[in-house]
Amino acid sequence: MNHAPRANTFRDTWAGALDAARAGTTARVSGWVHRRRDHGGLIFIDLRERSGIVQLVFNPATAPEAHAEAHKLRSEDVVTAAGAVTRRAPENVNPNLATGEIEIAVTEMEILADAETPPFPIDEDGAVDENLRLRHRTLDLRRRPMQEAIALRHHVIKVIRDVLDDRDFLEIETPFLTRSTPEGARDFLVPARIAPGSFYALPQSPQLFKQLLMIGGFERYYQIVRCFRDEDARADRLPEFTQLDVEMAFVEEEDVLEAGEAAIGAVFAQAGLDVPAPPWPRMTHAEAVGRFGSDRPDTRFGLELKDLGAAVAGSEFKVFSGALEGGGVVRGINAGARELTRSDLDGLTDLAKQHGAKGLVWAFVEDDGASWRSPIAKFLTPAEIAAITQALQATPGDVLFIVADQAATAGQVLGALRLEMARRFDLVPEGAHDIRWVIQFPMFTYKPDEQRWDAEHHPFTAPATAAGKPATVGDMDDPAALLSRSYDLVLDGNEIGGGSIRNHRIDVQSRIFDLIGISEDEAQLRFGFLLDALRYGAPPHGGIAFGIDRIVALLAGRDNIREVIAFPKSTSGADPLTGAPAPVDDIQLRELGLRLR
RNA sequence: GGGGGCGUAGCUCAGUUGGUUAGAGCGCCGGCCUGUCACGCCGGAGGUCGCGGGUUCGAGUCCCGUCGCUCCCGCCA
Repeated sequence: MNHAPRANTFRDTWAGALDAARAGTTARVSGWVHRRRDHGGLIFIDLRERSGIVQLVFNPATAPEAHAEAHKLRSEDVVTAAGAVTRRAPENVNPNLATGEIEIAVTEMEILADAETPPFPIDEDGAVDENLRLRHRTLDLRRRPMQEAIALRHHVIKVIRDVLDDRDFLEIETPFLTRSTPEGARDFLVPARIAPGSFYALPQSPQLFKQLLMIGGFERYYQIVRCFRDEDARADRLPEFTQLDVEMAFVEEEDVLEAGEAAIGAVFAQAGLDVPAPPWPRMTHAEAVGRFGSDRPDTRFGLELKDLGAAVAGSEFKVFSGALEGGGVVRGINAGARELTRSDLDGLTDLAKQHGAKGLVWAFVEDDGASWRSPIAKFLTPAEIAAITQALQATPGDVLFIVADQAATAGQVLGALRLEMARRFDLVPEGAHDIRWVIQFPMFTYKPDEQRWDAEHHPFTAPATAAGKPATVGDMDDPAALLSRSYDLVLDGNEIGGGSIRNHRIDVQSRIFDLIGISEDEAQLRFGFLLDALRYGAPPHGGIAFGIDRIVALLAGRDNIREVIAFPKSTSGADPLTGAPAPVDDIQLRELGLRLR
């Protein structure tokens, strides 16, 4: 970025852009007092603004008035100062400062605003209670990590816009006050004054609108857009977040993936992230879940899941036999030779239970390579132990974890255990990154509680046959067997984007509603505007959305997305800065037709 | 909705088996200091130990409740 200096009353240069080339000229700089060093005679002030820091020198012998004024300066006072840009003597050069070869010998200085003593240090990057930071976000934003994160965020978005603009995408806005769409999350609702008892919904994503834009003939759309979901927060999830939303007409999977790779690949290249250039590898959902126990696998280390069904077939051990007879699986991982205490193992068992397991089998392979130290060793035959040991390619000292359960639970538990072991034992090589697509998700998942099928992605996703080919209505009789024409982008085990080819044929779309238990009348009521549009000639289309907050956080090396959002909510969904959410006046409630408490 | 962690000076933290007046570093205030850049030296102020209750001769420390923050499960792509 080129910050061209622009002359104005308060500043004729960016302080951090000053260099030896300016020596001998005069400059006016304005900013905040970063640090002061008062020597009684000379006073040094580190002046800070967005571009960086420059040292001001106040000399009582040459500029007594300015020097006297400088005595009053304290941290975070706002000042403007003018003086000669002076090359420092060699012994006074500060190599830690970009402007360390020069300083400004101030002859004229004005305090533009006093500052109270900040509640936490602005000149250090150290940890500060996050709630305090959020309450004083203006001060927190002045600190270097936030300045860098917010600037990075800008550059990421600019790269995306440049790439998509080059490819003839148009950025088009879609409504925030809209109708609830079935993304699956809880909607934020906005009461409608014009229709008491009715509500707008804030969009969980612009999904239907971008499809309408395709049908409306725009063919290539994108938007950097805020989305809203009224669900509990996480480190990588807040009730409002920003995504890059993309949709394309007359395309198939390859075209969308290629466009996504172009945009996000350019971001990675610009940020210097060490990942291979596109095209990026692909892995089917079935393989990801089978090998890594996750639909967003971290493939940077081993500990892959193995099926042990054959090894324990016919076992007398009820935990195993019971799972297999109940249609479940017995699967395990070899965690390698690790030191684990009994309390470590209890903790890992708790972790397994937290993810839905009834229990966790652990076993250490003894020195003979053929027997185990394990609570369940006595329930297994030597042949079964040998078979499991062999299936997991285990050698003496290795610790094995085995889960017997329904396939989904066993996978999830072992997947979580795998990540926990990687975290505890630093199994991810330093600096290693992995980027890949996960494709062909199941089209539907069964919801046992509601005894019905539901869309895995969302109901506008196009179905595919078990072979991965586009499905027609005739292929759609067995929901369990259907895959979808969907794809997620996964970076180091984090889902950073996802999308699908949509249904442009109304017969397929109607059949999906039918399969997930939405009646024709209900479909017409809720998404009639989409169904109507599909009747007037919809092009084949598909798209994708990327999580901007997550991408920026990963690139910035931050462990939660609040660190890359200027004004984030806390995990409770509250905003410590403004105090939102907050009660409103009775008058406002009455205008909205809402009942008073 | 559930589970874990945290809450002591403005900030970051220490505080032993419950025991005298709750400490440190940084910051802040005052003094001295003309080449520092995490300036230095001397002195000083600063505490509802998140809040409420309980046990006890005595609670920062133990118990119960509650609030806030945070991580995770549920939920959510």
